[in-house]
Amino acid sequence: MFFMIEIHKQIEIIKRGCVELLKEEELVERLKKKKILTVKAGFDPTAPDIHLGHTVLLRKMRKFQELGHKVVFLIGDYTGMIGDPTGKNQTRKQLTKEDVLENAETYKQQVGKILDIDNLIIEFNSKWFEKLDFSEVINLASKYTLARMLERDDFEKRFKNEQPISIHEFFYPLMQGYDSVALEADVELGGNDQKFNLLMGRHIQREYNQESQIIMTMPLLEGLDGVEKMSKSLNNYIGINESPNNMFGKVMSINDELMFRYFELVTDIPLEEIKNMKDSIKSGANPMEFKKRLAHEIISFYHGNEKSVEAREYFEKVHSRKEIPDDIKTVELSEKKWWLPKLIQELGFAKSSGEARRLIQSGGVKINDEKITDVKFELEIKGEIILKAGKRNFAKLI
RNA sequence: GGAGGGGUGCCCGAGUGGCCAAAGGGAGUGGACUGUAAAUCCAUCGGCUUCGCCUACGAAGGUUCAAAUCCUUCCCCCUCCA
Repeated sequence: MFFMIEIHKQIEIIKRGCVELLKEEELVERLKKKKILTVKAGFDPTAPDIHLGHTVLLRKMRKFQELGHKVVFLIGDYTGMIGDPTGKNQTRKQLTKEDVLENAETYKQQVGKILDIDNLIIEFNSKWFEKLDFSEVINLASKYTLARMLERDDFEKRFKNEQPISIHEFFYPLMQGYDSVALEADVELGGNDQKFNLLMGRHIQREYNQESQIIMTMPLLEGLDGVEKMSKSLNNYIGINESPNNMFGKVMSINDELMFRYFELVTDIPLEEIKNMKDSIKSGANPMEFKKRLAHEIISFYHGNEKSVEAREYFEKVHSRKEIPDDIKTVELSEKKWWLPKLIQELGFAKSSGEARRLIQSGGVKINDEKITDVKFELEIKGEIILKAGKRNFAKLI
């Protein structure tokens, strides 16, 4: 009986926040039988720049670790070495072994902020794919049909929209399924968009006479725009290595609706409390306060409490009161006379002098707290000059 | 292999000889407002010391006073037939 309670507790923790768990009964059975499960999640070998979106999944992996399971962080290096031309225009650059190993190190560093790195098993799928010969590849490919392959959401869409689908793209789901076979995975975690691939794992394992894995999908966190999923390429992300000030600003820039989603998915605040916050906003509370708390929760996790408090102070100073921050970068210029747009460009606050010019015209530039709107402005630097260009670029010029 | 459709600015997407640095939307940026780098509204959104010039509509040539728009060749994508 004691045992059963344990399992129920586990299930409760595991289920929290997930979109789908297939199948819960199987999970209960598996826990009874094996106690320690092999839990797998796959990661792309490129661009190891972890952002909050990734942490939804990583946090769940962490929970599995806390429950004493064997968690495998699988790096899809083989896929990376082939290069995935999805998106046709820019064929993704092929990664070398060295690249992959380097990226793996970076992963470790970043992921270590969330996972218990000492108890994490890191695997590379080249380990088994390198050894696979062509007849086995064909054998693997024979396990699934085209019609079923086209059921996958994005394949279906692209097919309908007359977008190209390369044949080898069909191999990725199969390969991911094969990963599960190689690892003898009991559970595979993935984003909601991975459902098809995760299901493939179940199918392929069965074909290889293994018990099918249990799959669990986590929601995709919306990015700062509140619509698209958080991703680096859309530039709507908060990276876990970003500076506290940047993180704070970015959190504050999400819309009020979205913040509860963040509370739910990337903090440990109990659901009940989140609901209370919602209610109090309905009865007139200022959402800003809660959003500041969200920022604090996130930043203190990655940077510590002190930095988080400082970030809040910085935000209130610079954005609420529109004051000049205390420590801004000092730039010593050898040239003392500047045409203002050129200077702004030179400082990296605008990509071109035209952009700088526009910035000035629209009233985004201040010198010593005085708005400058003349694009012809010639600045002579004598003594200290504080330049503000845009909302968050400051420089002290000497 | 045959027939047809298509490649436009960061993204989506109009434009079929001059009025096109190219409609519209999105993203981005700035301003106003404010309780937030929320929401909303407005402006801006190729480069250049900018009332002008330069570079641009898959690539390279050509026709024309004038081309994203016409012609030639090439590259790439899609559909149907085989």
